[in-house]
Amino acid sequence: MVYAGVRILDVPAKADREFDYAVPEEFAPEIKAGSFVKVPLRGRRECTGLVTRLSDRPAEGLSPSGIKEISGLLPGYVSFSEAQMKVLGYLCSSTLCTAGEAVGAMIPSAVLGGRTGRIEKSVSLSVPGEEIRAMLDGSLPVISGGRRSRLSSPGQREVLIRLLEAGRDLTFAEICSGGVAGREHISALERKGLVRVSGREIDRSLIAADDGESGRDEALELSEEQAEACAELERLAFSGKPAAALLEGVTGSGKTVVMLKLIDRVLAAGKGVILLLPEIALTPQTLAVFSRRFAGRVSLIHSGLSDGERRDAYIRIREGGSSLVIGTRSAVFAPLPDLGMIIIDEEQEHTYKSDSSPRYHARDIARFRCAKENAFLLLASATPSLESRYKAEKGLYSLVRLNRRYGAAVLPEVTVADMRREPGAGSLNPIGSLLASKLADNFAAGGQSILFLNRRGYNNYTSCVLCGAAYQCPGCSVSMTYHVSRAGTGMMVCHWCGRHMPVPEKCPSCGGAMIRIGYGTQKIEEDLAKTVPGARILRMDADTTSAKNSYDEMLGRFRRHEADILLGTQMVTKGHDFPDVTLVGVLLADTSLYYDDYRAGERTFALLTQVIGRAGRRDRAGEAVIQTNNPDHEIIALAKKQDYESMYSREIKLREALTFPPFCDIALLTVTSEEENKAARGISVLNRKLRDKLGSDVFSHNNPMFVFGPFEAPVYRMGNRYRMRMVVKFRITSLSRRFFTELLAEYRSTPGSEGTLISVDFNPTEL
DNA sequence: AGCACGCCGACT
DNA sequence: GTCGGCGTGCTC
Repeated sequence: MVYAGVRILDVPAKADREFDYAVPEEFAPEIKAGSFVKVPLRGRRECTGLVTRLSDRPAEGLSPSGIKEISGLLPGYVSFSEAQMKVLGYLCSSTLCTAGEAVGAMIPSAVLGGRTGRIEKSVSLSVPGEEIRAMLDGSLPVISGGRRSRLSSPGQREVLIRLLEAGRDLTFAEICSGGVAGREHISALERKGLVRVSGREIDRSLIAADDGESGRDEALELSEEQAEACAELERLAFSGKPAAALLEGVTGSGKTVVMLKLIDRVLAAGKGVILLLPEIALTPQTLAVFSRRFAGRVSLIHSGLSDGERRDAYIRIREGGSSLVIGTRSAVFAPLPDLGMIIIDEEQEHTYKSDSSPRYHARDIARFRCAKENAFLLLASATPSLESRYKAEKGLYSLVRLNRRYGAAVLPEVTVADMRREPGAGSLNPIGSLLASKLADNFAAGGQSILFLNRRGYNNYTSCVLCGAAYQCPGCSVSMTYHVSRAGTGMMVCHWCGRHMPVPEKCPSCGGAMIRIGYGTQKIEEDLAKTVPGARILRMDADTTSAKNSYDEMLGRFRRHEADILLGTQMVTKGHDFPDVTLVGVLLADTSLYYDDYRAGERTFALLTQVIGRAGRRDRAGEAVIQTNNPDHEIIALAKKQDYESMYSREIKLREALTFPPFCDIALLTVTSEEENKAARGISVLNRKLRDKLGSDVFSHNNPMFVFGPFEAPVYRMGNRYRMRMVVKFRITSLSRRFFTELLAEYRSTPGSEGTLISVDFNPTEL
């Protein structure tokens, strides 16, 4: 008899361990380590499990009568390869997630769900949202078959309203449930050209060969510097052993050309390539570059795919049907049978870190995969993360630089505008006089402008009217955040060590008045209309771009110069080449400078670099205006000069002095409960356990840990749960991982933890 | 997480 | 005498 060790996928952490099952003769030929199986568990009839090992006898101490049989295989005999099993193990141990959570991240649910190839039909708007709204209120006629009409059918109106409200594609079922709309109304709208129905016949995950140009192998022209970089990277990629490199190239130096060339070479060698991009960079314009060159071999993986499309892409990739995978974070798990290279573009982007369990970083998974699968890891950025740049300095990555801007491209002229000198200082006026006059001039001259507002502009921080400095935690040198306690009094709180301070009335360094700062896009748009009368303003933020297509559509309109000013959050800074943009403005650089994070300086630098790079990419010199209350802040000055190296050495010294990554690792422990008193009891149980364990564990003798907290999470109540936290600074090693694994297990089985959930996030990107 | 087992109060 | 409340604890 053969026995199988099985991890059950749909159980909580407490039951996440290996269970032994007998393998019936009939399944024996199909079952190996990596097979997905159906098993009975306790009273439950069928659970999905993953076979982790086979043996000829059951685990010791188990009575043979207590062993149940595997009851079936999943349709299609889905299984994980050896390489995938290694990734699974790594994912579980490095993020302390369950096998079920790890599998959930690695494979589309529809693959295990065993659905047959049918894809649900989904409906999307094929006309901009504003036009639909106008048609609904009767101010715009509907033109179909040459005849003008109004939207009178209640069923059709409901279809459109639901699509507008959802702001995304909807399935037939979602549109038709509980209303008057039926599928006949959808078909009628499709005939009128107002909606598009996509179904099984359309497979968007494979980039279609677009027009006659596709697959054409245009010769890539490389500058001398690019050719040298490429040769060096090729040498590493084909060295026959795992390698990793950091490609650091200033904006406009032509990183993309180098990457294309490298992809060419690896594909030509018969190996697969994964290219990771941040979600906001995954635009038609970016993708066109790749689809033209590699059409027919590319799979695209992004958040907009339906379950069926995800499943199709996974299976095609696994069967060798596409050799280049382009996608966001989760694409790092793409099951290419013969992986040759993983490229992570804009590697400093924090979207590569998952913020729900499993809380993995795509960079770590990529490094692991490349090491195990003998592939080449390439991290690329104009402004690498300090962590990666530090690893390069220590020789863990080869550092390859592109220093020269390509062609005739020139850096824009950057001006720092001191907002403290504005009338009504305290920055209640989002657009200062210098920027206002430049905007008006640029509009008059027929040029386009981009205004960038940090998403964190909505956040409050406390800053001095006179010197612009924000109030910082004395221990962490991180901005403290204003917080109203339950007693109703305002406090300043540090989100990293939990320290509370009274709200300062005067600036500690210069005695000026302290005020809270922050404003939204609404106010800015109003101001802008007054400042530049007649200019067509396009606002792009979470409110106006919820509909999936409208993001691309807005960018397209701006590119065609159908608007003069683009106002938006971070999404305006990525990967778009607008030839007519000659002025770029950053509304309040300080919001990111004084964000409550030790990476604030680094992030501000990266952000400003990107924004500045938007102006004058071609032969024309552009202009950039950075508005700030801190014109003398070193980070702002360095961003103005585009001096990454100085920023790096400044920040890395700070990190070392204050013990922050890469000089330590951070574990964020969170205990949550629906009941406030249970969360409070839970965190005190955790606190005691943690400190006891530190006192007794052999581990702590040669690897010090610093414990902060407990304290309330910045958003204390979220999703109906109360959240308490502790922060630990330590060093990640296999021993310290085990320390946390044990800590969690002990916590969960300690009285007082009932009704709570605990989670760990190693090196979190946000709080 | 489920689901069974188990140990106490209101009913036929 | 038993139906069912949900408090514990285990799952190969």
